[in-house]
Amino acid sequence: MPIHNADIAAIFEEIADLLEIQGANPFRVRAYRNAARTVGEFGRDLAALLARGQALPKIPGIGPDLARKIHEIASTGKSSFLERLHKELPETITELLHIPGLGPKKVKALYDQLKVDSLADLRAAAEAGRIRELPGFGEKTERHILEALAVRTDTARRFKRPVAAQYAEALAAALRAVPGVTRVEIAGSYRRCRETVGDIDLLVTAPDSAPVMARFTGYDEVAEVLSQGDTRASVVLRCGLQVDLRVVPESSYGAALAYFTGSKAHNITLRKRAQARGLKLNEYGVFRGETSIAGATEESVYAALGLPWIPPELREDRGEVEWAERGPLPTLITRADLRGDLHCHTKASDGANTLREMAEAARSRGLEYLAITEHSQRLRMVHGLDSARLLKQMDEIDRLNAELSGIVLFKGIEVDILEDGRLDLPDEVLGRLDLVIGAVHSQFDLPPAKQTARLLKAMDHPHFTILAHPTTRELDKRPPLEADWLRIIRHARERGCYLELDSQPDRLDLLDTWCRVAKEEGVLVAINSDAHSVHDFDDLVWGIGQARRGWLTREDVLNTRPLAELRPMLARTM
DNA sequence: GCCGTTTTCGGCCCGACTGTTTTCAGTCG
Repeated sequence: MPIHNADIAAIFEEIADLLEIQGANPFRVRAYRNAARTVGEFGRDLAALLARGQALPKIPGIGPDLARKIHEIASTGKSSFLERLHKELPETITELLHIPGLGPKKVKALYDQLKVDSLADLRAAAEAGRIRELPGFGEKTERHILEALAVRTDTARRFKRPVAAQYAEALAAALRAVPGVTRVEIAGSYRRCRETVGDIDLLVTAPDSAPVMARFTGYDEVAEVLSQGDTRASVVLRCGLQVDLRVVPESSYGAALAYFTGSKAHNITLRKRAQARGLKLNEYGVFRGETSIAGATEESVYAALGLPWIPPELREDRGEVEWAERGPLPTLITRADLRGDLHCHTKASDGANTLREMAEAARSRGLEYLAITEHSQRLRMVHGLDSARLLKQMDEIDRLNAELSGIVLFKGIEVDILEDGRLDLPDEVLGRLDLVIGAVHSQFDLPPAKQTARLLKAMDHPHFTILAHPTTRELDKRPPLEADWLRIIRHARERGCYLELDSQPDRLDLLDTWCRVAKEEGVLVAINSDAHSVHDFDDLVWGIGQARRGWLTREDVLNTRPLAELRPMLARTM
């Protein structure tokens, strides 16, 4: 079984959990957690790299000991250190940490004094009223544990950003209407454009927090108030989304916005930097001793630390601070940079609108060109096109192009990549198109070597232009294909192909970390809507967010090119 | 466990809220 970076990360997380319950040095615990995060996000498959006999790259936070453990996990899939920990503490005990209100100390107390080591034990102990009798626990804690166990199936739920947006924007609007409120910002992972968000962080500036708190906790979608103080409160909405509110004075707005935008790892890097300069950074500002020297704007906070303002999408502690210090950060792509869209469907396959309707909708959204790319014959369920129907549609497109102004249609196809890497339509037909985007819609679980070979072979095809939704992942539904993505990206460069970033909120595929690798490897990304109706062109903004998280600029994206420049780029030269 | 134009040892981000206490530890973000 191949070992992924995520598997190594999961082992480090579990070690951190167990050490924490044992009361180990908190900084040692943190070292494992940091390592889990860095390894989990690392752009190269470490196990594959080691298997090829290459040296482990220098990764910040990975010293000699953790490097040794990575080697062990990569080659055996296991960690002997973790197995030793399992002899000291039951494997199931880490489940308890996922109950809100239970941290390592309380879990340790439950285990030592009541022999509780699983969620089932926890429920039994709580129902028997034994938890309230422990020192440091009480009736409320016991009740909260029972409540958390009852809703546990929902607690891990994350919301897709467009879904969270609907709830968050409405609540933000309600708070903006409170007298005295000057600003309401949605911060957190939402502002960083994460594809999903676990909760919503709202930041409000107002001279008096009381009316804001009252409006917030009294908002009619609130199902439960989790906590409430003078400056901070948390609620759960009926839909299950948790919202945290913080009210700060105007003078702290920038510092608070930075603080609540995160990420946590980015904040820690900033604070260390402040400390190294004899300063202190918190949500109220940047301080020298007792004196505030910045805080009203985010720009002032970064400037006080000797940095330019860093876009929220980059704040993941993936090197953005060091980069900002050395020179200018990339000017990230915006929606306005897109000149066209290279992937959409019409009624001919599984779309909802006609060719003309799609063309006019694209034009009305400021696009100059649009590629029509129906499914191919193999996908019978969605009326995939065979050669005859595709040729007929090409004639239609010619006629429409002669008639329409302000938008140019490209003749394309979203051709199925078959299991062996062949394409689902004959060469002579594909050769008559302006572009061929290829996609995997079946056989998602081939062994990684076969899956890789399949994609490489597809790109070898002389007419292949763009690999659509490359990893085929769907949020909450299907994991990414297992394949050697670095090799695939490099193959795309060698073959003169491009990778798509599909903007559908369920897909957002290519993933942000691979966007960054594509950029580093010199492969252009096409940010497409994959529209199945005229409304879906609006989804391009989600793709833009993902691209920004992947550090992409206008230059890194294929469909920012004007029409005349793009045409020759679609023709394969190798 | 990591890391170093402050350091190879001694540091490691910071504050609010809750529940349990009766001045604070634990948890969370």
